[in-house]
Amino acid sequence: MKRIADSTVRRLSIYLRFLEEFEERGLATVSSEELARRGGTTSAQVRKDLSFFGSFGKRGLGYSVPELLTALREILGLGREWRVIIVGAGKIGAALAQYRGFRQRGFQIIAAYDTNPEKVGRPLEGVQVRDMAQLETDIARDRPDIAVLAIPSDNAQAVLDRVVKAGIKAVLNFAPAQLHAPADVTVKAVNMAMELEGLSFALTNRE
Amino acid sequence: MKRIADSTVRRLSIYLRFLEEFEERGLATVSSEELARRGGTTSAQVRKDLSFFGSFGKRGLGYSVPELLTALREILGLGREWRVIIVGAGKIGAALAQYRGFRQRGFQIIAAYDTNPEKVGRPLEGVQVRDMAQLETDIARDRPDIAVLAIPSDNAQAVLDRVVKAGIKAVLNFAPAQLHAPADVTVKAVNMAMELEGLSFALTNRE
DNA sequence: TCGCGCTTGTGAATTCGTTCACAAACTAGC
DNA sequence: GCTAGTTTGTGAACGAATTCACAAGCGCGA
Repeated sequence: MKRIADSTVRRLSIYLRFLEEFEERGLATVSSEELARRGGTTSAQVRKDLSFFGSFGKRGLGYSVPELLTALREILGLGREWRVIIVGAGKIGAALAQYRGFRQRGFQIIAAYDTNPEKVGRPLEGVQVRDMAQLETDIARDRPDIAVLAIPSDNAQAVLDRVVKAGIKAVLNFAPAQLHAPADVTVKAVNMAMELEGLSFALTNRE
Repeated sequence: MKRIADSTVRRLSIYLRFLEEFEERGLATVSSEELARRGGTTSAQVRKDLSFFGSFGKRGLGYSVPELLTALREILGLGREWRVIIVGAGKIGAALAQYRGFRQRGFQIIAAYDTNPEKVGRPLEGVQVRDMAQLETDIARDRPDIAVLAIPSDNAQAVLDRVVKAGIKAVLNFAPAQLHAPADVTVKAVNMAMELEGLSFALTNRE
């Protein structure tokens, strides 16, 4: 398959969100123009994005909302449940554990991990907190698909190495550190500090 | 000034982090090659990124760590304190309020806001929670530079409109919604759901 | 002081992503 | 069935970002 740009996938996520909204409102069809307006892009961009995966629309009419919804869910791999573990049961880990958006889209949190003995054993927002020492054996047994790292930067790389070695192929990193992984492992980062610095830059360098 | 790409600014943030680390370790100089290796990019990219802002290196030698640190902080506008308000005192707002990275880099959280009367008045991680109804008058008085939105998607656009109208020019949005603002307002988004869907896509479409 | 090894800074070339523009395909009305 | 009015799908043009490649500058040792 032709390599798909990251920016394209991100936009597909955005379109998906609008389509869910349109479906709720009972709309039958939607045009690329409409999707573009809501998503802050152009109609040509919307059509090009979708064209990488097939022809989903009808000329003169637009896209069927339920059909495009199904297609996008299929493309994004949301037709199944993904098993997620959260590593780090601090404030960020807790905020993630209770986040409803996870479950809604098929991301099932199966466990959280921490080194702190006070936290281990207790539930965190309905999720069982386990000892970090069990990480490898648990991964071998439970076969989670995705690991979310909500730990301090210092040991983020070390923990990434551990989950990768245990067989995890997808990681979402909340630590403000640049992590390195083998090519067959996808690592996405959510870096608040970086976004804030981007705002600082924008505020400073306005013409 | 020539328009600087967003990707460039993000990389500057990454370089800054490494330089801080290098300074701690007492290293005097660093080469573009070294920065590139750690940052997962190429040396040419590093040099080009920096060249937009001036010549900071010495040929044959590399970059002076303290000099480049100062230059990057200057470029990113981190030479001053930025005043930040957090809108939404839920789990995410709380996680943000206690996040040390903010303070460390000169982002000072001056207040949090919520509509829930149970939360208003109480401190949240050392930050005062105020009534959302005061938002406009407080902004006029306290003149915060940045608003962080940690609220549900449904009213994210409405709250954005309010802070923009009150004079805020930089917003960090944690709600999984596509927000629209005037051109002179910079909105950055941290969208967990989108990142997860990116992982789902990567796991699904591996060749 | 000269030459060698190293590293920057930057035009040029290239790659990648977005926008343009239009033929093709569809609906609806007559 | 024909025409007018839409909207898709997609090559081609464009623009932006990355990579290449090399001259210029610096330090060091002879």
